[in-house]
Order: sequence, then structure tokens, then C-alpha cells
Amino acid sequence: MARSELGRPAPAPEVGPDVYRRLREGIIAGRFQPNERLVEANLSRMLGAGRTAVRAALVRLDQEGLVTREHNRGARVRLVSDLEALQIEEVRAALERLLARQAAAKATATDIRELRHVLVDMRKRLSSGDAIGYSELNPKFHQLIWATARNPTAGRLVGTLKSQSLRFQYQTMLRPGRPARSLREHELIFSAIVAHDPEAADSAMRDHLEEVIETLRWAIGHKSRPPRWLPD
Amino acid sequence: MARSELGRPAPAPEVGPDVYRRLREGIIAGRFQPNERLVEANLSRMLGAGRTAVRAALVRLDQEGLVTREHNRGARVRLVSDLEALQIEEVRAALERLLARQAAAKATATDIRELRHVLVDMRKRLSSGDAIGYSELNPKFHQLIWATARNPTAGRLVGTLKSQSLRFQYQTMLRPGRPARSLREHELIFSAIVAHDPEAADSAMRDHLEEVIETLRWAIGHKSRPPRWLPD
DNA sequence: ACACGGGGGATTGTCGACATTATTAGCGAT
DNA sequence: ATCGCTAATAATGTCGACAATCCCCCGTGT
Repeated sequence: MARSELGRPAPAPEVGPDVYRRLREGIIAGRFQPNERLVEANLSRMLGAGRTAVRAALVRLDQEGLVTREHNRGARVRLVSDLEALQIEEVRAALERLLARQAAAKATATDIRELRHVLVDMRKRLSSGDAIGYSELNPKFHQLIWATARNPTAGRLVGTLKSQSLRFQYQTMLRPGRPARSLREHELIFSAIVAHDPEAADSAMRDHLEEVIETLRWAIGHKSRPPRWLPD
Repeated sequence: MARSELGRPAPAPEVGPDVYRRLREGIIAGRFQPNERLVEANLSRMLGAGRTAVRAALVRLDQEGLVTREHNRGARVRLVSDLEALQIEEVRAALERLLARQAAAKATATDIRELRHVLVDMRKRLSSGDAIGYSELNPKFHQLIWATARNPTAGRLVGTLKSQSLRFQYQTMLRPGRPARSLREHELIFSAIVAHDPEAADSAMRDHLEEVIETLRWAIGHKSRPPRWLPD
């Protein structure tokens, strides 16, 4: 195989992980419809990799809850119902509360500085009317809390949960006056962490996510029709 | 292929899932040492399956947190440090609290009957001095709560977490007087569920698991040496 | 017209082989 | 004797092919 003239022998193609990442991104970004069949041969051609790599990626995504696999029946993009989304959010809330608590207990000066930086950015964007820019920073803020908590297990789990329910998040931010309140709630969480007050961080995070859960609960009650089953 | 004379065409070999289950059981049962290398060719011969099936199983177990895989370096049985075990238990506690809460809210008469049945058995075994028999029933009780909560997401997560930290559980039950107190705590949780009191179920479960966490915290502080690295 | 059964196509499950990479042992130079 | 380099070995990454299975369609009989 041809190798680069200087230095490293081409930084390792790493086909396997790449296929996994691309498939995952494709699903999360919505490039595959929910409940759409994921045929291994198609993906293989599409991603330019062997079927084995695709297969391994599908196994991972299955365990991660992004696709479902039935024996001898192939894989489909997992369709998470409204009720499942609610349950996922409930679990996520429990984990985020734990993480906020631990973040408050363990936060260093550097952690706090980074958190403050993101929060300042959020305030800036919101006051300039950039609501979507604000919601783009939202995950960043939470991820910083996860990092501060130094609990890789909880961090990993909450990350995968978020990717599962990502499709529903827009519903929550569209409510009038929501962004402003969201910012206030974030500031409360930040203050609790700065004060190294785990109890306050816990309840602040609880209040923050309660809103999301309440919205989903409301959405379930007022659903006109049960979620459609898209045939192919 | 030879098929049975009557009815079904031989209940489907299903090599893949079987390999996964056997490997998983082997690791949990301790038949593989922590940090032991898991060579695909060996396992392939050992389990009588192709290397692909073994590989798929390893991918799943990696994502599940039971083995670690490094690129081009193979798989090893994941060694969970004391600190990781503590973090895992903290997460598990958060999830079990949520599940207890939801179980209290949703418990039907059948759920309660089954829970009572297990609890009676536990009491019986404990009063007859069968401490190990008691601790065998312990998971059953918790699983019943998970089922009662009707939250598959949380149930699945807490199940995988338990399998990760299973090796540390013996430490907790060996403390003198622990089984008796454990039974009392279980009875408190049960009462809260019967009374359909989510708040009480939450705090009862919190108190119950606090003991386990405290034990692990103590174990970390009094560790004589950092966990050894077993070569091969 | 409808139920039942067979056949064809498509898709997955499984396997062994080949290429690539990390590791280790050996050898020679300093 | 120790260090650095090279070559052999072992294990993984990747691939295509074959067999087993399922699904759908169509023909047939009532």
C-alpha cells in the first residue's frame, strides 16, 4: 500500500470505528427515517466498507438503543414512542441530578471558569435574540457539568440517553418564554456549583428538567393519534 | 440438516446470542480473571463457534462495560477499580430510587402479591440461618421492583450496572448484623409500595443503598495497596 | 372470491482466508 | 552489559462467499 512520503504511515484508516460514527451521526441527524430498514448490503456500498464493519456497528447501535435488531429479520432505526421518550427523560433527570450533585462537590477553579464562560456566551446569544444559537450551547453546558462530576459511568449513560431522545428536544424549547426561564435555571445550577452546595445543585437540576418532563407528559396526553407505523 | 420428526424444525441453533450469553456468564461467574486477555481464536475453539460470532459478542460486552477493547490490541476482561465500583453503585442507587418511586405509583395487586411472596421467603430463610439463601433472593426482590415500575429503559440500565459491580457485592453482606438490617429495609420499601407512597419508597430505597455505598467508600479509604496489575 | 401451499427473491447468519498491525525475541554495535 | 535495530510471530481488522432463513407473490383448488 502506498504510504505518505514523510513521517507516519497514513494515520490509520480505522474503518470500523468510522463506520460506527457515520452511521450513528446519520441516525441522530435524521438522515434515516424512524423505523426505516437498515439493509447491511446497502449500507456497505453506501459507506464504502465491508459488511462485517457495518454489522459490528449495528450491534453497537442496538446495544445503545438507537436501532432494533430481530433475529433473521435485520435492523431498523429504533422508533422511540412518546412514552418511551418520557421514560428516558425521567432516567436522564435522575442521572443529571446525581451529576450536578457530584459536580458541586468536586468542582475546581478551572471547571468553574469554563462553566462561567459558556454561561456568559449563552446570555449573550439570548439577549441578541439568537434562540437557536442559545439551544446549541445548551448541550455544551450540561457536558461541562458531566465532566466536572468526574463520574465516567454516569456521564457515558446520560450521553447515550440524550442521543436517544434527541428528536424530542425541540418541542420543549418552542414554548413561549422558555429560553429565558431556561437561562435562569442554568444560572441557578451554576451558582450552586460555585457555592459547592450539592443539595442546591441537585434541586436546581431537578427543577430544570422537571419542565422538560412536564412538557412530554403534556404531549402524551394530547396526542391526536397513536404514532403512525410507516411501512417501509 | 436433520430435523425433528414432529412440529418445529429444531428450535433454532442461534449460535450468536448463545456465544454472547455464555461469554457473559463466564465473565460474571469469574471464570475469566479480571484483565485477562480474551483471544478471539481461543474463544472460538473453546465455544465451538466461528470467530465472527465471538467478535460480535465482544463488541456487545464492550459496550456493556464488561470488557475493554483497544484498537489492534484485542479485548480484556474489564477490571473495575474500587473507585469505579463506587461510582457505579452511586448511579445504580439513583436509578433504583427512581424505579422504587415509579413502582409505588404503578403497583398492581399482582405485583404486590409477588413482592410479598419473595419477602416471605427471605424472612423464612433468614430466620433459619440461611444467609446465603437470603442473599440469593435479594436480586429477585429488586428485579420485581424493576418490573413493577414498568420503565424498560431504567430496568435495562440498572441490570447492566449490577452485572458490572457484581464482584463487589459480597463485601457488603459479610458485615455482622447486615442481613437482619437488610431485611428490615426491604420490608420498609415493600410497605411504601403497598401504600402507593412514591416519596416513602424513594427514601426507603435511598437508605437501603446508602449502606452499600458507605461500605465501598470505607473500603477505598482503607485499601492497603493500589489494585495490582496482573501481567497476562 | 377466498384460503392454502409452493416457489422465487432478497437478506441475514456464519465461516475461513488474507492483509495489517503490535509484540517480542534475537543480534549486533557501542 | 545495555541500547537500538531488525525479523519472526501472534493476534486482530477486514473482506467476500456460501448456506440458512424469512417474506412476498403467485398459482391452484374448492
